[in-house]
Amino acid sequence: MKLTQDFYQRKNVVKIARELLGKGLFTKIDGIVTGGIIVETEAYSWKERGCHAFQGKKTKRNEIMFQPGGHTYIYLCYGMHHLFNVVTNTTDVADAILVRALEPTIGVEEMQLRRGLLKGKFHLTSGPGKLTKALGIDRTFNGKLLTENEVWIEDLQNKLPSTKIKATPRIGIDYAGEDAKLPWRFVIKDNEWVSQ
DNA sequence: GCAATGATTTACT
DNA sequence: GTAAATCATTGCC
Repeated sequence: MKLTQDFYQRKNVVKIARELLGKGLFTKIDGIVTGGIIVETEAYSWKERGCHAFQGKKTKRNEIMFQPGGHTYIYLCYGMHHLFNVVTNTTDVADAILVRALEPTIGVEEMQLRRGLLKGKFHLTSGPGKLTKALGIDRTFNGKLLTENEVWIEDLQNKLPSTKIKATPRIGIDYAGEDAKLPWRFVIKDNEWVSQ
């Protein structure tokens, strides 16, 4: 069952980030479906320094975050990695969720092909740059709707007890000062596919 | 441990 | 208009 825009358009981005754990993220490219279970997310809000749209600053790059929830926000980082975000909240409220890691379930062989030769078993989608490459996501997916058939998120009816969810500070945003300490990163406890 | 790599933004002329 | 600095990382040394 695919999640509708109502799910993304609620106001509490941190709550949505937590609820995305255990849901399924999939892409369909050239008729091939690839994807898996979300095991790691991070929440970003325009109210704090970790976000590209801090204090509502709108640029050509982040303007998609000002769209209503349910859109994707993809951008290139470090010159070589695409990062996949889900836009949440309503128009002109720039909140988003970064999906950092998946547990592969569908199209594993195709994903291995896209990633090239791998040394370890758990390297396929255990990181934000890795999962976009495995799913074939690039900049052309920026601004797509998650209610359509190229990229979407499904409720897999997995029951995930709150004891399995762990909140930690976010990764790689030391420049955000005090805001870097916010416990807005969510992972599934004891899951092997969570990033380092 | 650290180089690779490029779109984007900011700070200048 | 042009140039330099920045970056929500990865993989190979």
